Amino acid sequence: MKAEDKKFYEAKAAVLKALAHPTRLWMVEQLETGEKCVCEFAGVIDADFSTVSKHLNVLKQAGIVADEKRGKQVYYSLKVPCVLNFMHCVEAVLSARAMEHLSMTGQTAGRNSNRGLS
Amino acid sequence: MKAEDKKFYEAKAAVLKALAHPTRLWMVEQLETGEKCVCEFAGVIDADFSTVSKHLNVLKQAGIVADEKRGKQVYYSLKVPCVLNFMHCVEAVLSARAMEHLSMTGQTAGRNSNRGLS
DNA sequence: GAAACACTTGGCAATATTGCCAAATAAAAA
DNA sequence: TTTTTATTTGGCAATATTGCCAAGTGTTTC
Repeated sequence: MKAEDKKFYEAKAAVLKALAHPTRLWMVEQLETGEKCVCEFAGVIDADFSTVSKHLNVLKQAGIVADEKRGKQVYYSLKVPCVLNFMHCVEAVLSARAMEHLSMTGQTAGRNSNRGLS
Repeated sequence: MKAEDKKFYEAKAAVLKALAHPTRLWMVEQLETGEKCVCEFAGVIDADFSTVSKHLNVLKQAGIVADEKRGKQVYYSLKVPCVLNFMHCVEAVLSARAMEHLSMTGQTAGRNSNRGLS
């Protein structure tokens, strides 16, 4: 593998890594309906304000969200909405896994329950 | 947030985390054209055999790939091909970032160069 | 059966991530 | 101007990830 390709895979992995945290994943999904300020996130989850801010910064550094200060507040918005699309695929991975687990434990999930996972 | 929702976000983040490594990302893309044995991966990248094996195990645990032993070799295959689709979106994030960097340094990437990133 | 092959597993040190606290900054309100 | 509100930053300990080496497992080949 060429050094150039390696850089490319590292860059792509960095974007995925930014998304690969439950809190950040939740944040990204919250942004689907529009921009939110830090306080709106902090109000819902029980984490320190600074923790919320740092998570948002990780998403910002990865290029996934944008921030804009207006008055006292900083509003974050989804910069690349397509990230929401692949959540469906991630959920498909979970479904496939769940299905497998059912069959291993001798249970059934019903006929044709395996559709649409690819 | 309910405990149930929290579990769901944790599960989804775990799948993304499995993908969030340059070597594993590369492996997943290699599997696009069909199954490969561990030796085929090990032959290309310069990492220990055990390292390759462990990366593949991470993907397997996440439910992204399946393994099958045939003779002396173990073949890995993509279980949920849709993971390949969202690479395009990840690349879009990188493009958007690159574009921004160009404009910040006073360069230009040409007219309409910002198309198709969402 | 012994040796070779294709992996997997255990152990471990180096490194990175996470989340809390306390302190710093920045804007608006008093 | 002082205070309050909203957020970021620095520091740090707990935890997780990574990748190498050495040793183990299962399967062919000799």
